[in-house]
Amino acid sequence: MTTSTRDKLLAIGLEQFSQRGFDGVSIASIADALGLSKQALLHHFSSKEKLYGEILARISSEFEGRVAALTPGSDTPESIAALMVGLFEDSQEHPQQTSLLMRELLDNSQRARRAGRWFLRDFLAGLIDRVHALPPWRHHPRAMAEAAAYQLLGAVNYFAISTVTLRAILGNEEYTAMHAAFPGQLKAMALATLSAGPIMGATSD
Amino acid sequence: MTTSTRDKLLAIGLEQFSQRGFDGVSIASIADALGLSKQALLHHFSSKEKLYGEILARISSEFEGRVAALTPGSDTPESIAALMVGLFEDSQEHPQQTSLLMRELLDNSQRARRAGRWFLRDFLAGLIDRVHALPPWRHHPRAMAEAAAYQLLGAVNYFAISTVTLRAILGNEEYTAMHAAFPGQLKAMALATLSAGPIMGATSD
DNA sequence: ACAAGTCCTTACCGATTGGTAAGTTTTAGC
DNA sequence: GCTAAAACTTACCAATCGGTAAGGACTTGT
Repeated sequence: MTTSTRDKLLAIGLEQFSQRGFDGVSIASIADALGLSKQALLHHFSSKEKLYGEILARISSEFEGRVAALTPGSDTPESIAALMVGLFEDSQEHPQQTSLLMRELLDNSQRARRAGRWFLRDFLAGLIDRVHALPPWRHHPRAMAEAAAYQLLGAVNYFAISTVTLRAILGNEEYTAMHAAFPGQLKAMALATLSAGPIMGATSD
Repeated sequence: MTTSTRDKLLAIGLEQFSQRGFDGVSIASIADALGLSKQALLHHFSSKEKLYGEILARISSEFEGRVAALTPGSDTPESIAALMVGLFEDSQEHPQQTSLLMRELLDNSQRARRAGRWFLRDFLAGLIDRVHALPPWRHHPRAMAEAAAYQLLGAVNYFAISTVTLRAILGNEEYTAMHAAFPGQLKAMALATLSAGPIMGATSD
């Protein structure tokens, strides 16, 4: 199979940006990884920002596609819990994309890297809508569904970026056991949270 | 109050590194923020890595201190749920430290920035021990307590780094409402998860 | 055959990077 | 009031950064 140079550059760019961040990677190092000169890269992408933006745009559309594939017709606590497990598996299959998105979350504070924002917006809004539509949640403020949805997202994504560090801390064997236990626990947590509905009462300690 | 130049450099360094990452910040920009020359900084810290390392070391010891203050004598699901809420409030009070640690988690894959790893190890091992010692968990494999503990940690920390992006996506008002609902939901989720104990059965879909 | 376009090269560019060298000002001990 | 260390400065440095300019090699349509 013949992959175009352009696609190879995007793939290498994703790999390097996800590992070292936008500022940690030079366009020369990306081109080098393909045995090309820096200017060969600039022939395909007129600037570093353009390359990065296109990588982000690709992640965005791929992610949307995968989420759409995970979305069932009707919604129950079970189906949304299954969606979370699906997102987890997804994040394991595409760790570089997950890392890059996490970096965007961190960097968005400073830069306006609008690219990733709107697809995150749609994804998040959709997820919140679906949680808020569940019987235990629909008669309570939307903010509660938002909090719960985001906590579940955090449980999924935080793990996805911790692979290397966790493996170093726990050791390979223990990490593997934990990894195996993860989806089951995640499903249980999501199910318990979504079925129970929002907690009114005091919001702080 | 007189803060030493050295301490000011550490504070500004934390601010800038947390926002733009190690590679996104130049030592000149840190020195500049204090109206000093780049070489004034190099007088106090012999290299950029040294400065960064010391910032990380300070975060580490501060974090350990705060966690110790949150730790009660006995453990129940309630006390660990309260610890999670405490960690959340902590992350809100020290957003820069939280961001920087998250960047370390992402960067540890590539670099060996040993400084942060061992205190993370101690903290995580301690947390897992405490979950594993709870009655519903103690007779099951440790990996299950690890998975649950890490999911709760993810729920806390993922939110902590999303402030700016979430506020942009949800709007200020809705974000504030969500933020207010967060600790209550977090406590409920932790409580439900920790009280229920591990899920055996199939681990994947 | 030739013109045009694609894909890549070498040769540059000014700006910025982390860091060294050497000297000046300020502070502190005695 | 002298000395010495601490806290800074200006002046440099080679290396690397993202990006421009110009041209060569190759393909393709006419």
